[in-house]
Amino acid sequence: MSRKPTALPGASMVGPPDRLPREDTQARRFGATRLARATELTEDYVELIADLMATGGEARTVDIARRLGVSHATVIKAVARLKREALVNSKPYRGIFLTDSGQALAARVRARHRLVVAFLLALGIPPDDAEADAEGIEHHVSAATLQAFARFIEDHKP
Amino acid sequence: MSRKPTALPGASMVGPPDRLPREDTQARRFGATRLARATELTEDYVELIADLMATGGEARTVDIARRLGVSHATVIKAVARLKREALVNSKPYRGIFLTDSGQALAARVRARHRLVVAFLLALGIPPDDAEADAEGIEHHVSAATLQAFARFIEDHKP
DNA sequence: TCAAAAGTGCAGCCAAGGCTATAATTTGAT
DNA sequence: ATCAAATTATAGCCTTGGCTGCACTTTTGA
Ligand SMILES: [Mn+2]
Ligand SMILES: [Mn+2]
Ligand SMILES: [Mn+2]
Ligand SMILES: [Mn+2]
Repeated sequence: MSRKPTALPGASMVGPPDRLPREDTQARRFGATRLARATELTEDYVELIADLMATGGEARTVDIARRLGVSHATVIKAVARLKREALVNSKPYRGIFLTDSGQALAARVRARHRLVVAFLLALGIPPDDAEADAEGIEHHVSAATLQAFARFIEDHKP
Repeated sequence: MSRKPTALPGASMVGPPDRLPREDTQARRFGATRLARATELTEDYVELIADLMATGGEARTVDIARRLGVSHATVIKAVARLKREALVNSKPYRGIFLTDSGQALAARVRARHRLVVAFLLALGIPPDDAEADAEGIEHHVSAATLQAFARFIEDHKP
């Protein structure tokens, strides 16, 4: 008598879905993702500015540009937006500084970034992939997911 | 004699970094994330179109709009871009259809989406959070990370 | 010291992804 | 068969996030 064979890895991942989520549920999810996407840049900027200030004492336009891999003009425009949003200060030809709320945001974003990286590393992902993926994933993790990541790390301490 | 107390959860996640990645390394990572961000919409559209066709027989503009939570005009413009990229066909006032390469992309994206959701569920994340987060995370997982996700799922089969 | 190099700022361009408003076509119910 | 509702299309507007080119400061080193 033959046992039913164990499903192959990924067997449930192929073929059409038999049922879609409710329209409004799906719209809510996509909307949340759009919102997160809209704040990614802001988060990356304040995090990077905080890191540059912490390690080098100051955050200069060219440094930000080189680390992000964009032109300096792009950085200047982005910084203007951050200024409008009261996350940074800057005077012409001087460095860029975080406001109090900018520092607060940077602290939250930095902690989240590290948690995501630590989680991916704990999962056994090679460090460079972990760092690269975390740079995108970090902007799309809910509180519940962050908590699960933290728990996993705790449970897999050496 | 007092033992060194175990680090509190998240203890390594606070405070400034003592060292930053090399400039070019960080630029490469941010660049990869930018690239992924640029293709998110494309991926979500073809996945959704495939799902609509699979369950309802056709993908109409209004259905896509309602499920994404955007205006129908936004969908029409996005579909024009997908057409330019040869991922879909459509004739005026008729439905939207995937080309062969559109179907191939949809299949890959769908499988990846399900794998990410399955992973988050296996981690113990509540289903609605898992689905919502996956909608963003799915676009930022490298092959190495996907593999690690699949392995985790395998190791945590019921 | 003072010119070259580096850094910063600004203008203008583009594509993407949103929106609203209006027009055109198709569909469906009497 | 008709006409109202639904759907699809188009036009025009906005913001963001890229870019290049050019001008202006600041820094640096010979
Ligand atoms: Mn990031
Ligand atoms: Mn980050
Ligand atoms: Mn998605
Ligand atoms: Mn998806």
